[in-house]
Amino acid sequence: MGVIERKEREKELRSESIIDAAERIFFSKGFEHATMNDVAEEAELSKGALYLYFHSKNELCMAILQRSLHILREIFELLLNNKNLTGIKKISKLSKLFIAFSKEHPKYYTSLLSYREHRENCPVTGKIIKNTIKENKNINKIISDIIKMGQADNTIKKDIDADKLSLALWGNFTGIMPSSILSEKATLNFNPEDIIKYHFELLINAIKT
Amino acid sequence: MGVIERKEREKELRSESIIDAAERIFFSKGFEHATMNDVAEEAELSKGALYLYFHSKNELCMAILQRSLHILREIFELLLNNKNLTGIKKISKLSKLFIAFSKEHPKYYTSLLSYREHRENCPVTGKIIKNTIKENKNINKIISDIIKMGQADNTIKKDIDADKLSLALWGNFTGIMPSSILSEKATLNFNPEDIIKYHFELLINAIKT
DNA sequence: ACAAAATAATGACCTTCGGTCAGTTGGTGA
DNA sequence: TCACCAACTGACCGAAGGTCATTATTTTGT
Repeated sequence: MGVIERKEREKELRSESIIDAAERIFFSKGFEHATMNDVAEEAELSKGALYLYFHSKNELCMAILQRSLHILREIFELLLNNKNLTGIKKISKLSKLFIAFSKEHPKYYTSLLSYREHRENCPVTGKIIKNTIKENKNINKIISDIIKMGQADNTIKKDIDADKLSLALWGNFTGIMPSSILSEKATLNFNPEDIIKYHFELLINAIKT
Repeated sequence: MGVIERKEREKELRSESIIDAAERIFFSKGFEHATMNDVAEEAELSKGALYLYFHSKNELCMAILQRSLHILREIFELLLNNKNLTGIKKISKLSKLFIAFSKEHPKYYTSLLSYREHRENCPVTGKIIKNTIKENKNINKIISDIIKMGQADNTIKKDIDADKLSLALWGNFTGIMPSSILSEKATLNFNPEDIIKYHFELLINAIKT
């Protein structure tokens, strides 16, 4: 009598396929201009059905955002577990991974930037929010662990505060890049990559032994 | 026959008073939940009249955002013109000013964070957008100038790229802070201030002579 | 095998809100 | 006094997020 289990699996699949559809719609039309009807049509469901799986348009967005964080976490985990690099080299590599992610998954990356916008309009309870927060935690933990590894292998100064630095690096990713993109055409002829690379270089000089 | 001039002044005043009203409404209800009718009522005008002064709700938001940037620019200008501090001390002071601003004008600060959100839904032409971009430029210019002054007075390394560093610092302001606020309750017991201070300390170590 | 119960899904409908525009008001200048 | 014009009004429109009574489908008990 695996009926319940099967139904649960199917429900999960439905849910994922709705997120798939939402991604296609949101990423092509933009969140503002995409409608729930669009998503419903793309998911081959009625609009009402969407609301059996997600409480609101914003929550659906958070589900996509969660995927972004998940992808990033996996990338960073690989880096963390890489045995061939010293701690400081890993931090250096981190900036390249940031940039690579934003290039390979520009839409996922952009979704990260609207965290606040959607988060504010979601109920605090709920699996999606909790998972998103968890992924966020995980990422900070990984970066922090990398720094600590650097301190263990003596490539990063012992007096560096790993947790604070990890938050700072993560903050840069969602701050420098977009802020550079913003002024990109308007002000200077630097691209965001240069800025983030440069910033990492400076920080690396400050923390290396 | 100063009628035309007077009318122009009055129009300008009206426009400002609409922004005043919008601030009160948006800041108290939040942008999403505030309606143009709310703003119209607060401004003691009809909804239609608002659209004689601003093309859209988003543009009205950009007008508020412009005020935020203006305030910040004035703060930074004071710092730039301070004759009693060396360049490197000014950079150090900059982080304190960032934090002070976000504390004294939390709503203005928050408005900065939704730049992208509103910008994307505004026509590229128009005085407001142009002014906003200009303020943005100005701020980056000021920070960059401060760094150059530090290089002139030999408190900052000559090989530092002032323009890149300026963008990095500015990006941190709109990246680290909110990202820290985000995870504030969820993950760690650091407050955003600590993170931004710490980050500045590291950078200052990397750039000072 | 069949009906009752439970679950999934539908789509017409509701409400709200950004934005419009034909019409009104009131100051201006001749 | 009156024609004119800019400022302003507010009823109205269309779009879109969200709801819910109804229908369809699957499961369960006998």
